[in-house]
Amino acid sequence: MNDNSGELFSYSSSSTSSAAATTSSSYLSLNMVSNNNNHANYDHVVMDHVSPSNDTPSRRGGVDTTSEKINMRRPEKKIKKPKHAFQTRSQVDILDDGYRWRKYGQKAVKNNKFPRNYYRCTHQGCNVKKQVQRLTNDDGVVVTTYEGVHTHPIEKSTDNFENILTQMQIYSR
DNA sequence: CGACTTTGACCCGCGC
DNA sequence: GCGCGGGTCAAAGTCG
Repeated sequence: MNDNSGELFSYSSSSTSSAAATTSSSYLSLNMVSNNNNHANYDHVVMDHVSPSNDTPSRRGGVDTTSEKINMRRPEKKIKKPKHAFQTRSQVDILDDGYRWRKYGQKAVKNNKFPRNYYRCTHQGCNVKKQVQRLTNDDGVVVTTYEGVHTHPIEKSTDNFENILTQMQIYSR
């Protein structure tokens, strides 16, 4: 199974790999097509596999107000989940990738004027997380970081981002 | 009524 | 050892 420890997939910006090139191309096309209602002005997409240092400290920032102890913050081993950052040029922060996300937090980043939004997949058993952040330099660029892999079919019939994600998963195997 | 967003508080890791 | 920054949770509120 996902035995990809570290890099999930290598994305060559040199466009040497036909697979990578195809993927990015499809992504652009799909986005434009699927977002025909909202501005959808995606201009550029940059895929970047984020550092192997993804660790998931497993520290539940749980607000155990009343609990005096409860130090059982997931003694499990560091489950290194694959983290992928997508840089998309769009006017909207929320990209419709077909999955249903629930916002669970918002934090202001020091180096950015715009706050960072944290989303989590609402599907049961699917702990895929994603964080969206807008660049302070270019307010038209949105960086979406995905953490984890969806293990369930998509809800919406949109074949946009989901396609790419699926392909990525396939390539990573 | 259900699902989702908002917002403040809490916790942890790391740097100094 | 302390402080900062980042990440998460939970209660209340909002919307369809």
